[in-house]
Amino acid sequence: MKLTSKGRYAVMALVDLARFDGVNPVSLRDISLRQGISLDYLEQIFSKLRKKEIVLSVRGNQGGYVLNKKAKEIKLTNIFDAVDEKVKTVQCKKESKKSCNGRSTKCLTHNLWDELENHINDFFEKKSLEDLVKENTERRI
Amino acid sequence: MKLTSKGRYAVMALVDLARFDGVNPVSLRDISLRQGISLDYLEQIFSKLRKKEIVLSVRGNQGGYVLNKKAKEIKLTNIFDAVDEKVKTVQCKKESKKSCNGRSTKCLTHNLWDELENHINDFFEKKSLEDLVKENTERRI
DNA sequence: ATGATACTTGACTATTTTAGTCGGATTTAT
DNA sequence: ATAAATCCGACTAAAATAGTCAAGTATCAT
Repeated sequence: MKLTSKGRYAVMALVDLARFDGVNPVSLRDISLRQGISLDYLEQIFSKLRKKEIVLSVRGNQGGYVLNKKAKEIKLTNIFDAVDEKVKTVQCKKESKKSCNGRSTKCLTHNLWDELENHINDFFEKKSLEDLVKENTERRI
Repeated sequence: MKLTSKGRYAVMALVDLARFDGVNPVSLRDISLRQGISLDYLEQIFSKLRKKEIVLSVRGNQGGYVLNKKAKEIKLTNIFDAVDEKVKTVQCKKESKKSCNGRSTKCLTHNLWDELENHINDFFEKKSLEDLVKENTERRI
């Protein structure tokens, strides 16, 4: 049960972006240097974040990215969803309910996995980018 | 963020075993048939469960496996630990605390990942095999 | 005894996922 | 013009996953 780098990087990069978000857009090059994430990889990630309208891009020289919503309104859930970092405990989501409804012998544990997914998703839905930035700046005092 | 089959199978197999645990040991062949898990793969999994003293083996004809503790005392945590299904949100656990203590720029999000790990592990520590068996038999009424 | 059943062990392998890299195109401030 | 950026798609090496396979050992039922 592990978090992939893509999901982790997406959050790291957005926290970084949120902290430097201001008059000028923030370039991926800067984020790359500060966070130690490959620039090429960041481009892939931000392409997805842009498509899900989490960030806005500014092209050309002196360009970069800007948050497209208030940090308070961007939840971990939205970020992970944007980069396809999903919580998967089981494959049989799409199967017919007959064959896997928690009653058949095969799915003795189906409810458990659902519970687990909900448990994790709760966490992701509660945390916003703002929370993360605040936690961090507070600790810095 | 996904659960691997190994972890899921381990839990499924143990719930199955717990339900049929009685006078006679339960063979992997039976579990394999009931749960639709490859016998060869189950053997690998039970080898680990045995080493962690979660199950006892009975060799030979009419042999099989038996729980080595009360179902109440076997937590999800123990099971996942036995089959190396760990909750990993980040790699830098072993790094020097200087370079990654939640203060450096790189690890703005370190605390978040720790929180997430704890959140998930809490879930695993609370659930016992007994809980799972009970939930299931109750639903069957 | 002996055959069938079942655990034990270790090596092997195909597939999938991950974590990038690479090349080139487009846009824009200076 | 040119340098700094985003954009886009294809490619790939390495790791993890989810098994399979082969050869053994132990034990029970008969």
